[in-house]
Amino acid sequence: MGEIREPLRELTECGLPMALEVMGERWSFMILRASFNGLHHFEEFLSELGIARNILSNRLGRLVEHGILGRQPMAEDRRKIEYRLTDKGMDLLPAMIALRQWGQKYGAEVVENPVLVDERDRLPIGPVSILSQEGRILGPEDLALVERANVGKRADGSQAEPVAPVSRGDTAIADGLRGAA
Amino acid sequence: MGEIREPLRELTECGLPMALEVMGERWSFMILRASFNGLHHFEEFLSELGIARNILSNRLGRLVEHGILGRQPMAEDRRKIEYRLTDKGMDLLPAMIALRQWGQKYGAEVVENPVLVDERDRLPIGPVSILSQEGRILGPEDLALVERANVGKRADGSQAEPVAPVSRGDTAIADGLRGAA
DNA sequence: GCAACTGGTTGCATAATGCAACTGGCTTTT
DNA sequence: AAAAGCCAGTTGCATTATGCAACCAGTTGC
Repeated sequence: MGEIREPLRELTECGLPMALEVMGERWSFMILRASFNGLHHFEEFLSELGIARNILSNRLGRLVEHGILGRQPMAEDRRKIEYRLTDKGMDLLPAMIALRQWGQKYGAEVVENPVLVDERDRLPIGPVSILSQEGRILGPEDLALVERANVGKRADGSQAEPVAPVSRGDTAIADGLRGAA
Repeated sequence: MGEIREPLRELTECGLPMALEVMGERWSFMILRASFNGLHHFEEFLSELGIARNILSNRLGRLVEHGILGRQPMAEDRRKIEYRLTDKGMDLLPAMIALRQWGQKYGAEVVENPVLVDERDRLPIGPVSILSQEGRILGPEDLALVERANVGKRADGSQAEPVAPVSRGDTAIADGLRGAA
């Protein structure tokens, strides 16, 4: 089982290649989803996903290796092994859900059941979004690529300073009414 | 070039399998990133990514086929063909950036250059986030999976009604001070 | 016309994936 | 304590994807 494959141009100065090293493989995201959906055992993944036995074994091994899944034999039945998402694995949720939503948007008649909802009001979640540091929702036109040295330098020459970025748990939205009409 | 491969369990009632059908292949995301970064031509992708010629040809073909890239010969030099992200392709940005950020977070010494910034203040963007319909930033604990029929039914029995969801361009953040101390 | 450029394709080697059958540790049944 | 069954994983073999190098066709510049 050689590791000879070229490591996807790691030099390319961004985290994508590293992320794809693990998650770019067929089934990785499906296993992640299944895991998030509450599956924890080999045979569960096997029958739920319809993946080949040896591949599942291999993928689970790699996911564990990369710290995305934790693996431990269960106390009451030591034949059974429990795979569980680590924090590192949980951090893949935005990527997974973004992909999912994209597939849903363009994927003809996908009905989504069960539905992923906000625990608080049990309504479907909104779209996974790119945010500015202050939490504005950004679209493709709002993005730019600048040299590391020029970060914060505005067109008018003034220098923007970083603010305390938003983070999870923040009430994110709305200093004004939104969209709608 | 058979299409015999099992279509990744499409039945699984969510958009992921469909999304992975195209983007789950090696190089797809790297090509997307390159395309977003301003590359538009075969030879550019070739030398920038270090991908094999035939594979690049194949991947570009598939991405075009799936409407993620547009393809057209250029007017002034009809040897040259221009590949350009479609809106459908642009909609993959959150997924791509989320993956990238994840890779960055866990990928040792990745320095990211050039840096992806908010056009407005030219500061680095924040993390790609899962939002509720009203724009609250949600973490894994805030998520639940419920049967389609039970959407909106809260634990106390009351029924939540959908609100106008947030959308791009919205000022998203903050009705209270954030994190920090 | 001829060389060079651009975007392919083809042939062949290697790696990844899939299927089916088998192993090895553990648990339950008898 | 055998026997049978379950769970996770491995092995052998076929198919598919990927990579490398060489070749091809339409354009362009000279």
